[in-house]
Amino acid sequence: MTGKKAHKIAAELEKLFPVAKTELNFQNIFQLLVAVVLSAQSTDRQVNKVTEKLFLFVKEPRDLLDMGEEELSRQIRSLGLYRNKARNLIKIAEILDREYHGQVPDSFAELLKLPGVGPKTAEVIVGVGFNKPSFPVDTHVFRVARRLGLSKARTPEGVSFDLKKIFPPNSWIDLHHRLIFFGRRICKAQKPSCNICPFPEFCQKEESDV
DNA sequence: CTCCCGATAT
DNA sequence: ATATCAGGAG
Repeated sequence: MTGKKAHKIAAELEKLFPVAKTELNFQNIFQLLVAVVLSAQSTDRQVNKVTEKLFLFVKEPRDLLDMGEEELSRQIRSLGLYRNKARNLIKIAEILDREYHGQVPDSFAELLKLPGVGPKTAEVIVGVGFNKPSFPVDTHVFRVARRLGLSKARTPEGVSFDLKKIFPPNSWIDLHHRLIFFGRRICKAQKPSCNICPFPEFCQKEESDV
């Protein structure tokens, strides 16, 4: 029961971005969790630059505890918000080590309890890490979904709810990645490339960018 | 709502 | 100089 508009958006995005996967580098789900926490208000490229070195030593929660908050804080300083991120990641490592046998939980509710893990990060772990239906809404998805008139919700959670109603669950995570690519390369926050946009007829930019 | 915060683009 | 970047907590 996918609508005509939704179908066109999904089809065009698939043509534009055939490969729908995260650009964050990681070797296991714990590293994915670390990378996503680090990615707040930073770019994937900056995060990968940091984790290239960090993940040589950090493969599981214990490794982060061995490293300590101060050294972690130094290694991630270039990302910004580094004090909060370091403190939260150490707490996460303690909780996972003590209460989850060092494993990352696969449920949205359990993930949400972790410090520094909100709705967007929890959805990414569930969807990308555990391959379960989820529709994370970050700054790009939020902006693009509203500009395309797919949602008028005022919060990322509201936009996620609307997108889940519009698209079938088996398409959510790929669409999530493609909407991010579309937001980064074409429907940018500043100076969007409207000349190459496949969806001019759907654009709600003036109405949505309040 | 403000704060956290460095790197990059405009 | 200002806006933005795979947000979340108080």
